[in-house]
Amino acid sequence: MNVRVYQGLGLDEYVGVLRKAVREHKLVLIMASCSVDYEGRGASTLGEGERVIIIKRDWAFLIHRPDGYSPVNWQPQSSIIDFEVHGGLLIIRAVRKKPREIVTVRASDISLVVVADMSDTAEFIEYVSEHEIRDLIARNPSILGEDLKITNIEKPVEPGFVDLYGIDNRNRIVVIELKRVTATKDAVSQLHRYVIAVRKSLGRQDVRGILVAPSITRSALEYLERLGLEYKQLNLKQLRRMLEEEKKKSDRKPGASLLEFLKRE
Amino acid sequence: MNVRVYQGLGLDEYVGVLRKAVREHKLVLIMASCSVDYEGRGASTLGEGERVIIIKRDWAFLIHRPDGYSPVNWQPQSSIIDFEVHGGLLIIRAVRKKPREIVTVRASDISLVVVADMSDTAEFIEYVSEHEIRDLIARNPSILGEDLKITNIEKPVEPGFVDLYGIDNRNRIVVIELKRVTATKDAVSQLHRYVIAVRKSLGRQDVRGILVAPSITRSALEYLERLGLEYKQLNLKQLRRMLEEEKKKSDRKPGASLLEFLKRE
DNA sequence: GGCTAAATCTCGTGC
DNA sequence: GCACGAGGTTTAGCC
Repeated sequence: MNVRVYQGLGLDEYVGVLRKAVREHKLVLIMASCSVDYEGRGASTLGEGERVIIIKRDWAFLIHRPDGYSPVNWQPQSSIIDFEVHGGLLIIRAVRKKPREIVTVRASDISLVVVADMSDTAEFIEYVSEHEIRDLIARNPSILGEDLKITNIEKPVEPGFVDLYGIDNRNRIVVIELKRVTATKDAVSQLHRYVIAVRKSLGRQDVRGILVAPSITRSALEYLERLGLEYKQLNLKQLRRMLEEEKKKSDRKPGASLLEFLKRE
Repeated sequence: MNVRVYQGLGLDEYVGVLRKAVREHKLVLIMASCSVDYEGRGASTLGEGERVIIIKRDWAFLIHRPDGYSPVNWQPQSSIIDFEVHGGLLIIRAVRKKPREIVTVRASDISLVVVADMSDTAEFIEYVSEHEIRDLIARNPSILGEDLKITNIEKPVEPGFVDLYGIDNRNRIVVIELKRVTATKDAVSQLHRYVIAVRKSLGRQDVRGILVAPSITRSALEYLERLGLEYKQLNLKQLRRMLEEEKKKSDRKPGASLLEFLKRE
């Protein structure tokens, strides 16, 4: 990694360094005392204070206060970034086209500028996503504690997509909405929409709606029962164990899924 | 701002610097080549690559790749952070108690460490939030183009909260759900829940549900009409003008709102 | 601590 | 380009 650190430069020198760095899509860090205005979908102002400003290679733009997870102001990638000196201040403007939004930084005191050439090509692999859980249940519907046959994954309806769709042992259609976190009334509404849509499109009333989640809020459960829908609890720990089991098995016979195997390499 | 820059130190020296900085709640920046594992609500792994790591005063923990708005891994404030050297690598662990989550960084090449004393006490002021729009409509219900009387803001029902609640000129109860962005089917469901709840609790059917938003998706509009609910378009530009007008007025007679006046000073 | 809903949400995916 | 839904969403507000 090629890293250059600048301190104690004049404003005009800083502007030169920053313009060049951004033009060349380097990663830029600025520590400065500044004030910030934002106007776009919303609007905000922030008085003078010391912050970290990050400009990424793709011109994503982040302003972080010394505390907290989230940036206080920002602009997502491919905004346009420019610098100028005005009234003894360094003005940084980050402009987004659509929606039209502008973040304006007025920096009075620049303590540090870092310009870095960074290389990061690694793949980011996530496990235990709703995706993975959904497919696991599709392969092993008995997880839900009854005799179901899953016929569709992400079946389109209305518009919208039913996570899992199948038939129970009494030939009733089953619509399943899956959540990997506590289910709220929003999730119940979502399931309800799908059930209504399926009933309407099939012209039959014996369509069950099942909300599958590790937990559910009290009022969501009441709401769900009032709508004649069902809730089934998910055991996440058990699911994880099953996922690991499956992974081990496919490791033993990698021919079964070459792509999976390659990914793991 | 007191800023210290470290480069070219040995691993043990870096650990010493980092431990001290974190213990003293300084802001810490690290540029390094590293791999990252996460395990908690979800799980992920990320191979070797060059990244920026930020540890904030409150021990919020961020790992940023060279591109994109969002951190690839993170830990919110008040996680526990510790450093150690193991097998020629700098290991950073950020642990969150509830939910139990761990981020583990294995850094092989440290290009830069910055430790800074930052001070930022400025107030962050947001405009044009749903909050503000809601209160403006409550004061001027004629914005909605009919003769309404708003009686409640954030009226609790069911549980849940109705943004605006009032009576129309034919004595019908009006339930208003407000969105400052394009309304989706989720918003329609939300409004529907409230209308059902109010009808039930009052034991009367003449309860109108109005979704107020700058725009609405096609399918959300269909869904809304099928449910017998109404949509009213918001003119955000007009609202902003009105908000500015009101602000000017209150500037002219600051006695009216001393607190507001003080805030503006 | 649980629940509810907003957010300049962002981001991916599908049409 | 819009719409829809997930997210380790986070954050704020209220009970």
